[in-house]
Amino acid sequence: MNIGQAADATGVSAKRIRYYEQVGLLKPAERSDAGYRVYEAGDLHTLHFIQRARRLGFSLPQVSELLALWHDQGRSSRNVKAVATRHVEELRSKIDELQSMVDTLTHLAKRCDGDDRPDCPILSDLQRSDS
Amino acid sequence: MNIGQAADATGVSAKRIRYYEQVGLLKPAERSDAGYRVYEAGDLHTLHFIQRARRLGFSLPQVSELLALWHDQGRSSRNVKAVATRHVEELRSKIDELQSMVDTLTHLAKRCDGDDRPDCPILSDLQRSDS
DNA sequence: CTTGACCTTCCCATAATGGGAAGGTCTACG
DNA sequence: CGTAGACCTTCCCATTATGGGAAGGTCAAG
Repeated sequence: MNIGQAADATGVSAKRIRYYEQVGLLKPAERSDAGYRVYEAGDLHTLHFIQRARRLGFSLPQVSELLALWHDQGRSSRNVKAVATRHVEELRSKIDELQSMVDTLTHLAKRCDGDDRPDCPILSDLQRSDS
Repeated sequence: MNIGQAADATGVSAKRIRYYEQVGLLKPAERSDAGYRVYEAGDLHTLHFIQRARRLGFSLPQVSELLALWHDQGRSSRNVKAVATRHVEELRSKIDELQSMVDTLTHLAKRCDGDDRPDCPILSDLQRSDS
């Protein structure tokens, strides 16, 4: 199976597959005589795993950790949970940050008439000299 | 006032000030005989504006729009509000995305014992063949 | 005049892709 | 057999907004 077929089968673009190999997330693929990368069922399994982890927002280094744990039969679920928990905390903190932006902006937008006149509390707030 | 003082006064690093000038967010600063950038009170005002807009999550192109509106005495608050509203929608959509990651992960983590045994629903989910 | 704290420009790195060029390969069809 | 078109390869560039750091000029104080 060539890279294009692996891409179609997993939803991971050929570009990404090559990149993952380059940064060490995937072991170098076998090559055909012509130098084409060749993939097996096991490789697709790994690509699916990476794809799902990425969809859950894990960074590539985190995905790398998860892959290592996945392959380690002697792992402790404690370690897996730790990676996930740390990530959830990062996500929550990012959400809080974005939410506070939303709160501020909706507050300001509510006070903005949004008509032809130039007066607007959004701009007034942005030009505030304090803070 | 030199760039370092402007940076101290506004909380915008000298690096960032130069970058903002480079990408056209700030008009090129006046220069001293020695080629040093020289800033006035009005420039600090603009830097403060940019700083606050960035803290609210606006991208540099969006900040650029806001600056243009700010400088435009004949603006309609409608246009300002539109920029803010569009941004809020982007933020909300990002929040939803992150929140659904959090939901999935907390659901999985709750079921993970987090002890010395290797079994873990987090990994089981990631290796799922479907989806 | 020297030292240290400034300033300048220029280049590199970040994260995780996508785009695209130049060139080799494979397959199917006439 | 030859060729077109769909693959594949590697390599380089671009994205976003910022920081780090080098090499070299400037300024103020002692």
